[in-house]
Amino acid sequence: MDKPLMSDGPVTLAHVAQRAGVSQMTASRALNGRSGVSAKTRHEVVRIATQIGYRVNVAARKLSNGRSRIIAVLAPDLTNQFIGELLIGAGEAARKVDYEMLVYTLFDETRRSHDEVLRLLQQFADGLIAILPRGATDYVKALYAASMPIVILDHRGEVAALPTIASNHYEGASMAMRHLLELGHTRIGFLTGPDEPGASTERLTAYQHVLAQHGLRVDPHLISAGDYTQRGGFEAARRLLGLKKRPTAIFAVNDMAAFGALDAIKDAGLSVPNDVSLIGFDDIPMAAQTHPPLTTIRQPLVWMGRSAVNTLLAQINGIDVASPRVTLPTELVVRASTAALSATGRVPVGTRGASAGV
Amino acid sequence: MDKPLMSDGPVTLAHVAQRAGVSQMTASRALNGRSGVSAKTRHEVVRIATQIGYRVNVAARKLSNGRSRIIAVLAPDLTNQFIGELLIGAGEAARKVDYEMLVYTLFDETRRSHDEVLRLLQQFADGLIAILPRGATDYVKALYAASMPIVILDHRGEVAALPTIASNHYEGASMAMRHLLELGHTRIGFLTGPDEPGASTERLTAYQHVLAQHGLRVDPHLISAGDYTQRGGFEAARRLLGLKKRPTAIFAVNDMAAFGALDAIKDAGLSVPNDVSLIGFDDIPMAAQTHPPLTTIRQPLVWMGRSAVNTLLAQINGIDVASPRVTLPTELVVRASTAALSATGRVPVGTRGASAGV
DNA sequence: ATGAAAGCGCTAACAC
DNA sequence: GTGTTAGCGCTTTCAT
Repeated sequence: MDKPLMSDGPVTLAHVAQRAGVSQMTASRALNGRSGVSAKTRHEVVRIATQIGYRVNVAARKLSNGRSRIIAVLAPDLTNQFIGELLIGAGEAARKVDYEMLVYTLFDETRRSHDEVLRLLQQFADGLIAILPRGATDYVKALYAASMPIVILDHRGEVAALPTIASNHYEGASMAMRHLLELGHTRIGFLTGPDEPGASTERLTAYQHVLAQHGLRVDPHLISAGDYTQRGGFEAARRLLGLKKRPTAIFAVNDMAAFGALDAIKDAGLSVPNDVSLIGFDDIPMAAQTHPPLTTIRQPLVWMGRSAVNTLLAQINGIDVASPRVTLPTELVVRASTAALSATGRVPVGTRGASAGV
Repeated sequence: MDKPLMSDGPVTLAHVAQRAGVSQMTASRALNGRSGVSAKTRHEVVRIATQIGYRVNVAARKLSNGRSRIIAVLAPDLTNQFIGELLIGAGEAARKVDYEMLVYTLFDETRRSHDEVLRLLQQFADGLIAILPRGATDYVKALYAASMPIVILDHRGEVAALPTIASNHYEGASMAMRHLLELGHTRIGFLTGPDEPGASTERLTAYQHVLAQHGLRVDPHLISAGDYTQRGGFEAARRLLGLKKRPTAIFAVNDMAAFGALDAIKDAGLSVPNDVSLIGFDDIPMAAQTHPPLTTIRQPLVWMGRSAVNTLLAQINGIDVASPRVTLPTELVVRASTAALSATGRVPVGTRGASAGV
């Protein structure tokens, strides 16, 4: 029985120590790369551990010294690609440095107090990455009270002293607008998200500012209320298309809304980008899969997740993070849903503005 | 200091016992609803525990008696709604019976051996629900070897003796075909998924069988290869639409592929359902958000997740599960992407088949 | 009905 | 450089 694999219970440190003819402590030190072990002993211990398939017991380690090398992620929803991408970045970063990542999901129906959840997570994880649901100001309070390293990922405004990772919504939205403007569009519709402080309103603000900066009037009729969903984007876009003077371009607050808008535009018998240019925000994987593929503003989701892990790890290891607020850059991804106004054929170059309308 | 909340370390059982003036064991018994405690004592212990905010330490409990009341879910991917819905069902079911659910995600890049992952999960969880990536036969082997309660959710064929939860793909696909047939369609295209044993091929088989059962020829040209993705569905549908005699209805192997087909149909200047009827499979949330909303076959994803938890819990509690293989029923969800052939206007009633073709 | 002792697997602290 | 002891928070077993 050289490999007591699944034979008689899991392989423990005691087994390793015994085989190596050393004490548990020496074995522990050797395996954890601590000093105070001769190179020869260390090598032997490691060899044996590998041979018999030893793996530390995280529960025991957590109980003993408070460290499990596990980080927990609190996620509000697992049915959207946005969060999925964030998780990919976090997970890969964690595993790269020999940590594990576990995801805890929030559900509406099963009531757990915030405090309860955080305590559970603290019992097995060394730190927490929190992706908060919209408008969860109460959760933020619980986060403050928790005595555990925490990083907030993709925050929604209200967060104060906790380290946060986010991307630059204002800048991203500005880029989107400049892109459209450069293509010659001046009647640009905006599909909003929820009307509360956060990414959605930051993007709307940029929309208004850039328009103003270019000496263009911000027409309230061109701002159509949506809610981050495809259905919401569809309805909001449809309203815009029903306008006497419909926009020649639409900027959707996020990709999902843009997908809805795409449906609405095609449904109206119009073509993207020939009749209407469309730009989204986020660059979730699906954005590259529509037809035409969506021009959008990329949030570096994977990078954000990675960054959250690194910030968290710094905290866990007691390294004082210089700036607890990381803002990552966005990027314009030009695909096929936007085109120059002149290409629409509806408004010949040089006549711009003269013959607009349905 | 009545509530030693975050003051000096977490509240332990010892604190509760001390306050109640009983031994730890009595406190433990009282809190766990075990016998051997007088009603009065029990009540008092519970009162105090609640008051000072006691919560068992899962790491300690796991170490002590092997039970954490946590179930782990192994998920191959967190960027798709299908899995998200499965997880909702599982999570809610678990929390309803006072278990917690934690999700462990697989990533391509960070190599962990299957064995390694399972051992980690076993160290903190009481059981595992495995949602396997496609073609992961090697994972199944590791699952067999693992000494922990396991349930496979949404299996892909090859699974043998392990308990599994799945829905009836063959029946669902048959329903889809019958629906189309009842609407008068006879030229029905099929958008396939990956060509390997599993849901995709089961659905294809049903497509072929039902056609044959109705005395219709299975035209290989109407079977177009896709891959479960939107892009794949788009390309596959486009090929179908380019046929001399294009189908009047398309059955997509899953909803994502149907979304791609929707794009392709609209792109060809055709209308759904007026020119082409379209039906998907799965009924992920997005299916209700497209325009037109997608007719599809619902897999009871939430129910499947719930069922997996219940089956797992039975195993954990040593109850011998009668049938370790649960197959849940699918359901036809008629929305707006399918319509009677006569309504297409291309083939007048009574003349069916006479003037088909582009 | 209640309690004391021992131990789950590990590591911090202190020996030697 | 290595070993011993104690203890993390809990529950088992075996008293009483």
